Amino acid sequence: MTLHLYDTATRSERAFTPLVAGKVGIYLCGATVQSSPHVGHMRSAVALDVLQRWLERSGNDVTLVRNVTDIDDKILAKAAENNEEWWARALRYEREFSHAYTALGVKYPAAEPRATGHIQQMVQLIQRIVDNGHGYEHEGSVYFDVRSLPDYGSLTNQALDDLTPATDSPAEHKRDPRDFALWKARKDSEPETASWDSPWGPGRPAWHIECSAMAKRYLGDEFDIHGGGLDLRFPHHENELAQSRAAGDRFARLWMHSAWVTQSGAKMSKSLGNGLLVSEVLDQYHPAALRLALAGVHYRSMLEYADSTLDDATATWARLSGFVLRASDRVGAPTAEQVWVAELPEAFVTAMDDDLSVPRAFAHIHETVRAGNAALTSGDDEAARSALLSVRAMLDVLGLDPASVQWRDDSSTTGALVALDSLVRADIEARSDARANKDWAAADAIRDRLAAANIVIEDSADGARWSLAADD
RNA sequence: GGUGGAGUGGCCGAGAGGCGAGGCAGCGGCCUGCAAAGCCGUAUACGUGGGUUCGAAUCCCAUCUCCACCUCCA
Repeated sequence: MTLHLYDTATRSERAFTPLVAGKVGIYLCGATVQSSPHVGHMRSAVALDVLQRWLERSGNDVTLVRNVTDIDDKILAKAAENNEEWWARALRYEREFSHAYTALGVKYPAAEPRATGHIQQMVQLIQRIVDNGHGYEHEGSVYFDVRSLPDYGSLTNQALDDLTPATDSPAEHKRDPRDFALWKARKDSEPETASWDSPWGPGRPAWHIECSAMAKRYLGDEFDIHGGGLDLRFPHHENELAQSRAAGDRFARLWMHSAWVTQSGAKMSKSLGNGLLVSEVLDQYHPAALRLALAGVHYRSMLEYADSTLDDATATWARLSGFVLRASDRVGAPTAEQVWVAELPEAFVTAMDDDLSVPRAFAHIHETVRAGNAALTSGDDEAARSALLSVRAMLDVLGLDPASVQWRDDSSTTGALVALDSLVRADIEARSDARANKDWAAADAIRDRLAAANIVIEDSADGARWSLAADD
């Protein structure tokens, strides 16, 4: 079976074939950098990151472009509210998003274009739309003429007349109330730094146009996949598609949308103010646990975020990384190269090829971990080695290989940990002697004392090992 | 009103006509001096009412509830 992906435009799963064999161009709508990233924001990034890793693992060269929208109504409004420069605010939150992506092991995109760096491309695109008869100017602003494009609404199956007309903006100068802005004439209330020259006078780009312009610049007139959160389907993606088609571009061949993170069934949202900040979550939990929680649910299913969600993910992470650690100690750690070329179990491949069915893929990972643990117990090193390689290869596809550079615990090589290790080892030896003498009281006293210092002792046939207790 | 989704065991979550995915929690056991970790076993689950079928969580009809988008949102 080859990779099949669900396409929002056709509302069905389709076999995925890149425009150019072996090369995949992906555009992902990134952040509008107006405030701090919350858990929900990370979901589409992690979902597309898994897609990228799976495509690469399947032999493709992936070019993923994830934009930063650093100029829009909200950024200007919030900056004004807080008496700060809009561009300073935008950069501050752009950095927070970058940190969050990095913390979760999301690969760097090939390009991360900012809207403000592409005003020229947007102006050119708007000009083409106007020239083609799909846009019109009114007092320095330019609007998109939705009636002029027969298949407007095709992405989300909307009939123009059924849409509730927007009530938030004056419609008298629009040909149709659903017409949307391409270019906004400068307002005196807005800072001069948020204004650029254009054929229609000074102003700034409206929302939607930046993605059309930047996708074209980096990925061409036609590209493979466009992704984003579910809420972007309409109007954002519908309008992007309309703009690009109106300008004569073919645009995206397949549309992927990731679902919400919800709390008590309701969408996590900036405007609702119920967003769990990434920084808050990472204060309490290992970033791999957060990634695991986000990636572990199918990307098109709602992910209900409850108190137990991260606790569960933490336990799962401990189980996975614990196995990798124990197995590596016993049979040696495969190299990154060996992990990369290892053959993946068929059940795993089938699941991933079926619209990235990560939950099914995970079921197979757990089964392999169980087999690996059993092999460690029974002393079957060959089976343990095979399970270790397989588990790491599968987890690597999900960006969750515990022994990868991203997640490997290198702290044991720091001075403090080396010092601690020698102290704990002395205790472990003392306890071992006590146990040999059946002096259980002394042995337990040592273990209890270490436990009080958050150090966990685990006995095994190979001797005792210690670790710091997991954060929770 | 239009459009797109969802209702699965204590919880999280797959599946989509016939061997009860997987995880967490629980219970029983193995291992252990005791633990921890690990392993084995363990559940009259599929919103409701009808229907089709030898057989339905999966198909059909009806119905209830919830969510999202149509205003900014990943």
